[in-house]
Amino acid sequence: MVAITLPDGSVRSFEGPVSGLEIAKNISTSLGKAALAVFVDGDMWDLTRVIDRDAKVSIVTAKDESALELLRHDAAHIMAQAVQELYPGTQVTIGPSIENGFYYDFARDEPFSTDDLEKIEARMRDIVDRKLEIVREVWDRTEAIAHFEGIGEKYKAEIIRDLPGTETITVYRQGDWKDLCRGPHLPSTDKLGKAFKLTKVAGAYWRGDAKNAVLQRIYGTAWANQKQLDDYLHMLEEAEKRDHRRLGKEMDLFHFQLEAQGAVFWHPKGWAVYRTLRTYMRNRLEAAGYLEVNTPQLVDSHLWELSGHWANYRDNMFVTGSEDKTLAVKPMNCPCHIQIFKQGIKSYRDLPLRMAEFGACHRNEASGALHGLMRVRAFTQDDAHIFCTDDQIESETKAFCDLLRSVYADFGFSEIKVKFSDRPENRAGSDDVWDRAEEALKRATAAAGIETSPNPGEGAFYGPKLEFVLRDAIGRDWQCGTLQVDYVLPDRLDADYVGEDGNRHRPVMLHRAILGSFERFIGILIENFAGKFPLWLAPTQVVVTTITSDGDDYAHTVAATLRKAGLRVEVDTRNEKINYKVREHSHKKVPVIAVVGKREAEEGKVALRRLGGDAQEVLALTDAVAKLMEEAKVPGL
RNA sequence: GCUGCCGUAGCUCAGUCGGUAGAGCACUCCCUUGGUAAGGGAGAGGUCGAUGGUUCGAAUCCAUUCGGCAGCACCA
Repeated sequence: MVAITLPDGSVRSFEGPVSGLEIAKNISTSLGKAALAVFVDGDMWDLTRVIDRDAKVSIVTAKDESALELLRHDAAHIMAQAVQELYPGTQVTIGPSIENGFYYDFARDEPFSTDDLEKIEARMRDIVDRKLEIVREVWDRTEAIAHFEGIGEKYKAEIIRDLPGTETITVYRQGDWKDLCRGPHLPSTDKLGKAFKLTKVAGAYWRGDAKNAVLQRIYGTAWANQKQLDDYLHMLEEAEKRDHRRLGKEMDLFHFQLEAQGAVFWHPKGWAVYRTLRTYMRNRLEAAGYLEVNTPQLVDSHLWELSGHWANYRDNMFVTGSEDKTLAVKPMNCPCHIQIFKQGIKSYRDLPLRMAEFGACHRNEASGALHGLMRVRAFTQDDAHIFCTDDQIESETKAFCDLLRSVYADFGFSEIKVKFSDRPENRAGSDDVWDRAEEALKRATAAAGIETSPNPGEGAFYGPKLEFVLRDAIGRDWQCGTLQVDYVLPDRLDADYVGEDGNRHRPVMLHRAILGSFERFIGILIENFAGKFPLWLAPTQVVVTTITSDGDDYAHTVAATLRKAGLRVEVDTRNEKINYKVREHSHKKVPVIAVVGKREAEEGKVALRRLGGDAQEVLALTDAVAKLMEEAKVPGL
């Protein structure tokens, strides 16, 4: 007897071992048809796999979120079969489901072309139409190795060899095509449907290690139905339209050129956004009790040796020299901040000491890593280091998290996730110190009421960190803020303060940033707003434009008045029709167009037109100034 | 850095089989003074990423190199 407990709590008994499919059919004929897989005590199983013990069971259908994962994994297998049918001699390696889709890595000397993708996709549809049954088989380990070696699948054989001896070796067969796989899978290839598309081909290292052979990875996306696929492809188009590199060019914000790879040439408009953001941050930090400092760009390698950067990151630092000294352009601000902390004698009364710097840093990123404003070699962090006692970690963490949330809210970011990154393989400091730091950070997050997800091994070399991830307007996640607990650098660089007891103590150092870097954050803002910045951030806030040249003088008066009120204003008195000028400034994403014609000039008014709308609001100039000034106020001022 | 793809006017792109380069937008000038998303005309603008090779002749074919893009690796 096997007792099966269903999600609603009801129990069904079966004479003997029973498959998920049989259970589904037993519940209803329609469920039997819709069933794709089955959860057995929390693990997803193939529908036909026999359950020979009492278990909690739920049937997976296309409606379930987990069905997508299954579907995508099947898509990967079907793609692999298609590839091997079309290109004999190609070896398969691994092919998992991923967010929004799947990929499979192949070993083949000749690269796949975009034309190949179309052929492969067509063959996949063919395999779907064949309605091949997908069968799970348990194989003997040595036989499996012999089989895959026999057919020239070296990578598969290697995977089996590296599996722990206790692991059950399962092979999935669809038609006469077989693949080593943990499963589970759909019952047959037609269950995949046709809502999939191969998207790109790229190189990828075997087992993700740059020392290994480069395989060819084919990416695809797969969904439960055509509508979902169309929506997803539409989202990709939307993201492309918002690409900050494209908008940066269109809006004349910045450019890059080869003489300064990975460094931004900020144009007047882009720099206006940058300066506004910096003013905003400066105000928020000052209000939160931070003291702003500024430290050198070029620092003797001696200091980097002491700090541990030389040992851990020398390859990514720009190094130069003068006379007999080796100097490095700073990749971080922390060692310099410790030097300021060490000037004079600090008392426990000085703590917590919150030292902020909009620190310009350089890191020699690999050329392939550079990506517009998002990944650059020269950038400026909204960096600060909080020197404090162990006891103060909790309250400082809480205060920081509150500040961070409030800052993000000012840009409209409300959905924030936090990752907890613990000790990495390459690190400074003893395990005892790391235990202490991780414990302290855990306690502080708990005290601040923050939920975190683990991010093992991703901490900084000197301490564990929280990573704050925000979600943008089209659902993409960006990691921006960070908070790191560091017992290592104060020790290595010999920082201390005099405690209540009159003895010297080491302070703890909290490294923290909210925006991360101004460059990257502006890139995120551009994409989030699709270039349509809120008024306070917009590079040009108002364009005053005329209908005929009669209004030119008045237009300049209006502009001067608005400028006096602190607004960023342009005047357009070109000999063009108003339609033309409205269209052009709308394309440039200027939030407010102030139109002045004969009527406005005579009455001392302006007609305001907002980006995205076609309504006009005719106001007395003084009212318009007051209104726009209020709307353009930098938050937190 | 690795793999693949791509480099033609300021921008977006066309250019067949190898025969010496084209469009739209932007720009300049002229006409037009027009009330809320493109008024008309004319003109200027290019060592076809760079170097080398094949050829009577190269934007086009080959090699090298630089850069861009996508993914991988990296991201203190």
